Amino acid sequence: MVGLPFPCRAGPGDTFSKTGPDGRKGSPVLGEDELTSGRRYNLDELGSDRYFISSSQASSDMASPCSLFPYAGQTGSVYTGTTGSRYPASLHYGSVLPPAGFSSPSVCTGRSQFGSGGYQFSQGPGCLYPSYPGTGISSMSLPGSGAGPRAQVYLCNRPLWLKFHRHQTEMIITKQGRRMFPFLSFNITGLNLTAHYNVFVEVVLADPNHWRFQGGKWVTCGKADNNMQGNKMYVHPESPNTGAHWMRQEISFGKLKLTNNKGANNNNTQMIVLQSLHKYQPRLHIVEVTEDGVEDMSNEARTQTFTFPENQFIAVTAYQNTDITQLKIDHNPFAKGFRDNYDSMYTAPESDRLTPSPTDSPRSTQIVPGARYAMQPFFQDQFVNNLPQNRFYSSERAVPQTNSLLSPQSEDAAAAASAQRWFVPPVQQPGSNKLDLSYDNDYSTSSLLSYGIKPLSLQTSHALSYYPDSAFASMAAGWGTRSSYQRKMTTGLPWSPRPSPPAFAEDQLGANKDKLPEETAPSATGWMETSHSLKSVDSSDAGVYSMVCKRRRMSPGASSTENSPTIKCEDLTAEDYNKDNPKGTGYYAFYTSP
DNA sequence: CTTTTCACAGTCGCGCGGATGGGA
DNA sequence: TCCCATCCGCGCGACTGTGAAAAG
Repeated sequence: MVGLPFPCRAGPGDTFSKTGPDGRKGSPVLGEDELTSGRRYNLDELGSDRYFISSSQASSDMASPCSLFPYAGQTGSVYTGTTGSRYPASLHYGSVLPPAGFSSPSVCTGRSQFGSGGYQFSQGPGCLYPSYPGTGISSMSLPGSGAGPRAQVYLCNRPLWLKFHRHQTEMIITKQGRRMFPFLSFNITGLNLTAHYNVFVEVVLADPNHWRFQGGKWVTCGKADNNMQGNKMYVHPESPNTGAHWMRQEISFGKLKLTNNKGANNNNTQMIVLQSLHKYQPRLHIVEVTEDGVEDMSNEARTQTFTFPENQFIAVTAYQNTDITQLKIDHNPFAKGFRDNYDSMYTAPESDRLTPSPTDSPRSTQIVPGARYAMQPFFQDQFVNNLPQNRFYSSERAVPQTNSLLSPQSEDAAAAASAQRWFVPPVQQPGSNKLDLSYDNDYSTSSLLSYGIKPLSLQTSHALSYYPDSAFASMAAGWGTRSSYQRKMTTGLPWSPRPSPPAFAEDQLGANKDKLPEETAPSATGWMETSHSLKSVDSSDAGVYSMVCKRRRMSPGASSTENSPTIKCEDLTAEDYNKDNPKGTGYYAFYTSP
């Protein structure tokens, strides 16, 4: 079978579930691809820092991305095994994928995620991220591929992902299947308007390790189980569809479910089978197909893969890190019922809640605590947290830096920095303010407000199927804004980024501009701070921390306030989110990965 | 001891059915 | 009076994290 008979809408995952990539075996071809994937990871894992890099640094950094980072591989790399890139992007330089490189599910069936060989960590000197956001590169063409313009993918709810990623995201898996939160949501540009594409998500092991939560942090614990069976892919229900369709609206995978039920792959196409305490990396695949959904194998460049490092997560059957739990409760609308004690937890005077932290970074002192309130509480509440102002503040504070895998400062700053490096699609029409999302062009006017305020008018139900009456809530929950926003869009510009709201931007613009210097801080700083933070907790009272961290909600004053970097971190975080949201850009990371 | 499973309570969206109002 | 569209309330089900019990 050459074609890939993606089912249309109904039962989109059938094909994959039946012939899914269970137990993929390694192959030399794919092995090389693995290598590239791994490299990508090295860069990606530090993605947050990458965003932190100023534009001027970007180019040099990209030249030798690995040198930027003190470590490579294990904790962060996308472990693709020997066949992780079963859908190698056509952007892979020198891809050796055969013409049928994009393996049909049937072909992939039986392959082992780990293969028989050793794990390949991609730590090569090469770099597969020419589209580094800071460079402003919009797309790239595969040499010799003859393919059209490359697609670009934006991670719509990236700030939220970063928030979780900062603490090492955990995703609950159950036998019945559990939805992801945050869920994957993308905006795609650069597709052929009339061509047909299948869009699907694959979840692959991020590394070959088994993880466990110990001493308040995640540590490796032996090797991962390499015999995991089950469906690893989720085809978007609207596949196949035209490029215009995919670009017209946000592509959300909110109904994607994660399960540890190995038998789920046979009867439930909505679920991806994962293994608890393993780290995974979701990947978005866009495959050009014929109108009937059959993959066109004539050109390997028709397959594109996008990986966002902030989407990495560890599958768990029960939450380990209470910071993650709190974030889920704070942001997931379905967990609203667990927020009831939140107010009481944080209604204490601020002086009681804030504890000076010796780990405060110098950088964070640049933030004026009051600024965040002066800026735009509206945005924070409605778009970022959907929480009362004081709760948002408390929530941020509740993030103990000592428990972070990544530095909040660097992460948030990275998000902010990335937001500034808006990618302006080449198709953008000059003079169209609707498309004017670049920073220099008052990107603050690209506020999400307009998208949120507009009532939903979905022609398709995949996006924002929940909270149709509350776009703000959906924003906070990770549901995209495209649906509401698209209503304002001109039909002639399905690929257009956000329109510019008529008002509401003045204050934000000013506030954002004030923070520009921060966003150009060196990335290395953020990383080193992170390492320091981790070390501090490790060397000190990890045991105590663990106790405090677990079930933190039962003792709200413990970890959150005592271990947190307190006001500086809080303000910084909030500021960064303020910077993200008013621009709207914060919700759209840009990656073009091989 | 760690990990998984299950029942539970709370929230919210959706669908259904009844009530209401306007037009033919 | 009848028909149709709209609005509103109710109940069901999906969804969440919690916490205890079970399993390994």
